[in-house]
Amino acid sequence: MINTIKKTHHSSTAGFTIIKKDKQTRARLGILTTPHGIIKTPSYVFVGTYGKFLHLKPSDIPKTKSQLVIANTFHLWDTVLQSNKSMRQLAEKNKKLDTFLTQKLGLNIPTMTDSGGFQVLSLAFGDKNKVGKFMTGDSKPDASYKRSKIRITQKGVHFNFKGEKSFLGPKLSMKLQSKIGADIIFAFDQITSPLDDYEYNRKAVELTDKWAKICLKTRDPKQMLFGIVQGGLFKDLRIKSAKSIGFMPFDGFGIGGSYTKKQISKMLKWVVPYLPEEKPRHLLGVGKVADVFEAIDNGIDTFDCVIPTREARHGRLYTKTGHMDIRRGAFSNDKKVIEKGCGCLTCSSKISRSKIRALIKNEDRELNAKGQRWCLMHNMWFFNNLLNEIRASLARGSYQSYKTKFLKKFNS
RNA sequence: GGGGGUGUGGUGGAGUGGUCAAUCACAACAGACUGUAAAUCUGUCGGCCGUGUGCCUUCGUAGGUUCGAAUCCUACCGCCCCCA
Repeated sequence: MINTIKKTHHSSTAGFTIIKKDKQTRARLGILTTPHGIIKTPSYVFVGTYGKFLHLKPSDIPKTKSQLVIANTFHLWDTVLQSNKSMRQLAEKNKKLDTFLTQKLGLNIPTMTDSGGFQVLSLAFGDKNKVGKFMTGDSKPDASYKRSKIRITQKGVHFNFKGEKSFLGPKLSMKLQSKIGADIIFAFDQITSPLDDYEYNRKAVELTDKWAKICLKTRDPKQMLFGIVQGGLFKDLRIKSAKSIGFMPFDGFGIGGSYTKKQISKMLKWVVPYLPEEKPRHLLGVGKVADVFEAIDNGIDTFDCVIPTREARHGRLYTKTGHMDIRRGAFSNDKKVIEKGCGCLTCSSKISRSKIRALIKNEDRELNAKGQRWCLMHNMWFFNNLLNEIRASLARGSYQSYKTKFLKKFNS
C-alpha cells in the first residue's frame, strides 16, 4: 500500500523567506521552500482536483511554468485508501515520485491539498439553491435556502454524496492528507455561504478554531500545515478568527470563506494585519485577473483558483487585452495565433485560433480534448506569466505602475 | 412513357386536420464560470412593436375542400428511386 512508498520529506527543507516588501502596498516577494522544490511567490496555484489536469500529460505541466498544484482530499479520498498495485509498481519504478499525489500527477513538483472542507459548502445545498462561493451584490437570500444535506457536529460534518452517507472531520482529513502526501496541507475548516448570518458564522469560527487545534495535534509533521481564517462577511468575526488562528503554530495561513463580489479586498484588509508577517499566506479559491492584484496588494503569497483551467476547457482564453471566447464563429477563419508574442506552447507552436476553435467545437472526444489541451496550455501559461511579470515588477520596485499599466490594457 | 416517393425556418430533421411561429439537434448569437458533483451551464434564435394569453407573414408554387390546413384534394414546378 501507500506505506511502501518511501518518504523523503524533511521538515528542515520547508520554509518561507521574504525577499522584498513593496513600499506602497502589502505585497511581498518571497520564496516558499518545500521538499519537492521552491515556489517563487506571489504564485498562482492551479487546481488539479483529482491529482491531475484533465487533458494534460504530466510533461505538459512544466511547459506551463506552473510551480504549485493543489488537489482535493475529498476527491482523492477513495483512491488513496484503496490498495493500489499499479501505484506501488509506479513507486518502485520511479522512486523520485515519492508521494501518492506526485505519482498521480506523474510529476515531482510542489503540491498542496485542500482539506475537503470546501465540499461542505458546495455539497451542502440542494441544486435549487445555487449558492456558491460568491454572491453578486444584488443577490438576496432565498427562502428555500437551507443546508438540508449536511449535519455539522463538534467532530465534523455528516453529509450525503451521490446518495451515500459520508462523514469528514479534522482528524480524518489529516489522516487522508498525510496519505496523499502533499507538501502543504490545509486544516479542516467550516466554510460558510454568503447567505449565512452572523450567528451561524460566529459558530463556524469557533468550530474552525476547535478543529484547527485538532489538526495541529493529529497532523503529519513532515507536511506544512496551513490554518484557515473564516468569519464570513463580518469584520469582527474575521478579526477574531485571524487573531486566533494566526496565534496557533501553523506553517502558514489560508484565508477562506465566501464573499460578495468586490469584497475580497476589504476582507483581506481586516484579516492580514493579524497574521504573522513572516509566514506564507494563501487565499483560497480566488483568482480572476483583478482578484490576483487585489490579493497581492494585500499581502497574499499564494492563491488557487479553477478559473484558468475551467475557463480554458470552456474556451475562454486570456490575453493581455482581455479574454476571448475561442468558440465564436468569428474565429472560424482566423489564422492568427491566440496572442502574438505569447510564449505558451500553443502560441509558440503557431496553433491558429481557427484550428483551436475547430478542435474544441468538435464532437469527437479526442479532437475536443486536443483543443482543450491547447487552451489549457495557453491559459495556465498566461497566468503564470502574469505572476512572473508581477514578481519582476516587485523585484524592480515598480509593482504599482506595472499593475496600473496592465489593468489599463486588460478589459475584463 | 409508366409506377412510387419527396419538397418544413441557416442546416439536418419532427410534425400528417385545430392547443403550430411549428418538437429536437446542429450552426449562429449573447451570457456565466472564483478552496472543480463543472470536457459545463443559461438565454436568444421568422418579422414587428406598445415585449403581450400582442400584431403580421410563413411549412415548393397556384388553386380548392373545411368553421379551421404544414397536415386533405387538384394542377404545376423541383428532386429521388424503380420499371420501360
